[in-house]
Amino acid sequence: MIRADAADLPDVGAPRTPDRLRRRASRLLSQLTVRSDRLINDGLAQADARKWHYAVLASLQDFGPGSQAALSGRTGIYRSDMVGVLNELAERDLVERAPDPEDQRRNIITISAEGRRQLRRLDKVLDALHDELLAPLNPAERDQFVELLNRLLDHHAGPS
Amino acid sequence: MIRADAADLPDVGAPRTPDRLRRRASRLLSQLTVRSDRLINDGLAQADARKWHYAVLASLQDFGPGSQAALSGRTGIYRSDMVGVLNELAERDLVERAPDPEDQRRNIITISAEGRRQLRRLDKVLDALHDELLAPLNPAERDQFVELLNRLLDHHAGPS
DNA sequence: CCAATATCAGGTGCACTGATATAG
DNA sequence: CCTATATCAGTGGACCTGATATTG
Repeated sequence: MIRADAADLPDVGAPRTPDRLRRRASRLLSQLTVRSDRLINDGLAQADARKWHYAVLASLQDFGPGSQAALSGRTGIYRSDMVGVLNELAERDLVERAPDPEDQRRNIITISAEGRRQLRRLDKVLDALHDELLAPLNPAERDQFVELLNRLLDHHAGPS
Repeated sequence: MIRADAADLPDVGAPRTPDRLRRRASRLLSQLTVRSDRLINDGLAQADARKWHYAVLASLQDFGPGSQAALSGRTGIYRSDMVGVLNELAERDLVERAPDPEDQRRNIITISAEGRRQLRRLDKVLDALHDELLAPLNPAERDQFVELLNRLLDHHAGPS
């Protein structure tokens, strides 16, 4: 036990509680997102879906058909990964992939009737999952949490 | 067909704005965490550190020495990954790894003087980075954001 | 015999990069 | 010629699952 000097005392400029790890928003975000992603992925798996499926279907329903590059921009899914997602969605007949007559490079992706049905199902599943995710917060707090997240995201969104 | 083909009309129970992707806390969390992690990782890399380094050093400073399993529990780093992190920290002489005389299975990890210096450096770096991360929020909002995250995390913490 | 520890080897999903062929 | 698009191949780090040897 040779370590009995001032070394064990708290730092001079230390935070009020000694618990650094509970005060760093970045760490809290990472840890919560791990739990959140697991919850959502497990829940969606029960409905034979992934969160990318929902993102694409929701984007098509809310903003209409679009090229794969457009969907990429809307959803945040990389162009390289979009191919696989659309393959999975097309396999299940949830979307249709047709060449754009005006630009032969593009595919126009359209949501199908079955896709709309699936989206409604997934919305219900996600409502329940988010109720679990946000269980400790009352409605006003949930709204504010979402609002804070949106403001932060807007600030950090962009070309990079 | 109970549900006639009002297929193109908005869903009955749809959210007020058509923008589903901006209303799902799980998606906002995922996306924000990607940006946050990148910001933090890049920033810490400038100081020859990773976020795991900070987690371990902070845990040692705030809660004292401990076995690798104990550190695992405190920081959320997996036991299997802890080995590599401690190797990196020991290489830099930021921690010391000594066998526990009372239990030969355990290593007791202790933060070194150099480790404490590095922790102070990293705390400054992280202060600046979080100022950037939380830029759109005023001090009260930042506190509340952290508080909401902590409550959510507490609710979802646990054995698995 | 069973449990905990440190360690190692590997799997999986995801963000991301780079290259290619094709079309504008 | 240069750009955009869809596609493919592959990297890197993070989370997670085992298996093993050692010790309690």
